[in-house]
Amino acid sequence: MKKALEELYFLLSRHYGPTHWWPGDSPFEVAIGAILTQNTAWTNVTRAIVNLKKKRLLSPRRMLDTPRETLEEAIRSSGYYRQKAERLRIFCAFLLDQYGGRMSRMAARPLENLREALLNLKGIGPETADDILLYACNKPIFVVDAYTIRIFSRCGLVEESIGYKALQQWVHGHIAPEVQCYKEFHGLLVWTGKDFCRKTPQCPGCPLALSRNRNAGFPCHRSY
DNA sequence: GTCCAGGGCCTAC
DNA sequence: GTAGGCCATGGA
Repeated sequence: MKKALEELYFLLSRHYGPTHWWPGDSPFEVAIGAILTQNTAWTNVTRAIVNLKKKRLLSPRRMLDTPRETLEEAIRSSGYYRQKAERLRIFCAFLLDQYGGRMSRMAARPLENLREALLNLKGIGPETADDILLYACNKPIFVVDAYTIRIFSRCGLVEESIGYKALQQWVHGHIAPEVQCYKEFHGLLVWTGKDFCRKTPQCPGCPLALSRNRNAGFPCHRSY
């Protein structure tokens, strides 16, 4: 199974090259993007981040000081804007209160300890916490998302019903905890998911479909 | 017009 | 503990 996972990584990286995922000019921006992208297409998130920058709201202090309605309006394009505005402010309050608003100080905390703290914040669940840990704090933790489950299960690697924690532990058991590797692998899965593996099947050209000729032979479209 | 998107919370059972 | 409803915009 370890071999199959390595093969999948190889096929995707050969197809796409380096993804340099996650986009963002700073660890704080990455964390904000992680909250804004909850159940939302990335294109809508990009607009919200551009707006935040235009309005000079992309700092923990400014997000808390500005009127709630102003923040909501700035992130409107990302959907669920009332909920997300509240979630952003909860995260900013935590960052300011515990670490003086410094992501680097937050990142200095041990992985499991910090993960627990993030999960205790309202509006931050496992995926958002792990996005922040891996991409904003450079902690070696693999991010599971809808694409990961869809692709891995369609490749016959895991059951679709596998839970978040179980899939994460499964990957941790097969791939050494290396930050850059986890970042790239997740980025490749996101790109593959966007291009080929939405609920509506878009098989032609999928790099995993080509793998039928290789040893791993992923039947990645078996459930279509 | 309809469907869908990289989640997470809350409620009911 | 888990299934289902809800939150909302914008692109295909």
